[in-house]
Amino acid sequence: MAGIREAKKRKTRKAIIAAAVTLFAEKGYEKTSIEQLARQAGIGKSTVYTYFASKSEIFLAFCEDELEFVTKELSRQCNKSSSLLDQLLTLFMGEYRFVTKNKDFGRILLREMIFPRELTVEKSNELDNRYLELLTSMFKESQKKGELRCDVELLFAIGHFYGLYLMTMSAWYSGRLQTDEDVYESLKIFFKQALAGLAPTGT
Amino acid sequence: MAGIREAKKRKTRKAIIAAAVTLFAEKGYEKTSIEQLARQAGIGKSTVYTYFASKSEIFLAFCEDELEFVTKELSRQCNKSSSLLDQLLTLFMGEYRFVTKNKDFGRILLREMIFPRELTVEKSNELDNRYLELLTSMFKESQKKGELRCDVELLFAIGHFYGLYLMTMSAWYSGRLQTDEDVYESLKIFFKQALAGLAPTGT
DNA sequence: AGACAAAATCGACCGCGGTCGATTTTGTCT
DNA sequence: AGACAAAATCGACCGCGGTCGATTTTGTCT
Repeated sequence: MAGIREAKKRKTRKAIIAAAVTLFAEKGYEKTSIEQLARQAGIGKSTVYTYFASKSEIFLAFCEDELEFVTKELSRQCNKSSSLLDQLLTLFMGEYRFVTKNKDFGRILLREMIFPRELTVEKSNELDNRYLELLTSMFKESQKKGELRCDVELLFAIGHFYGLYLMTMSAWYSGRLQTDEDVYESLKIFFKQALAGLAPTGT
Repeated sequence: MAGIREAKKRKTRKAIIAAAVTLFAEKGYEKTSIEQLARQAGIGKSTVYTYFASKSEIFLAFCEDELEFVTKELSRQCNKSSSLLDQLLTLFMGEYRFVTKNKDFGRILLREMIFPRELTVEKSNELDNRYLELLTSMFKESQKKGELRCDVELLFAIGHFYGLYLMTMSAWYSGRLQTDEDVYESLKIFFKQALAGLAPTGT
């Protein structure tokens, strides 16, 4: 009869995440208590901790589903035939729109993903890696097309653009950028700089 | 007799920050309770909230002193005559060492500074601006020396490098970079890429 | 079927960040 | 000096994330 328990566990886990989807959307992450989450999932509060070590772990599990969907959607949107710059702009603008659809949600996600605690490092890296795959294939194509130097390590090229995206997100959260237009322009300037280089030409 | 109250307020405020300096260093931010902070400062717990709106505000006030010192120290270390690359490496390595001297401390600082909440946006921008001044003068010099394109907006040039620094910090917090050496090499690669550009030369 | 260990469940509880309202202190005005 | 409003202070309290230990459920082995 092995596997029965496993199945039930998976079901309860799903129930908690489903409760999270409902309640986080309804009242936000911070205002949803573990108690409410548990009640919605039909279990006791402390049972939740058999499945997740902390509230933020529930948050990341919740994000996993959402991110998976978004990533797929975005990779679909990125027209393989357009320029690297355009592809990157499409990708990161999509990411930005998703992340900031709800300001608080995005902040928590970014904080946990970019500066994870020991508790969440593992989960956060897992989510990162999905992203990396997508970008790696995009960048390899660009190298073939001659839009990107071939003598740069792919990881550092990807990291470069991702860093610029982070800077832009930070500027948005600090209020230095306000509209979607601002964000788009900022990304565009940064990405162009990255491609062209900041040193004077011929140096 | 005006000003008496003001003076006392300033004194109490100082006392709270002093308590923070002691206790945060002793047991870390998260493990220091407001109650302890208050007792150390010789006031009641709820009185703390006359001076600071939240625990993280105390944290940022605490950082202000520290950061001021570090920033000055760093600007002193950056030899004006060395190359932009070297200056940036010195500056950001110093920043990195300061921020990660205590891992938890650094994480909280970065989270609040890079993705601030409405509560802390103002303070966070204030601290940012100090930094910006320092970098602005450094970059202007570099433009004069012909190390940096003159047709880029200074803010975007600074943001560019800062973004790469952020990416590196994120990689450190994710465990992708481990030693000081790793961090140094990562920054160097990123900064060189930024200067040289990622597009093939002659495009 | 019954014994037994391992895992799951949950009520009671802890400590903390933060709030509220009653009380005290302070500066000003007559 | 005394009245008075504004600001400061603080004890009591709230709700939450998380823990602990006693109890129940589950799968396995004889």
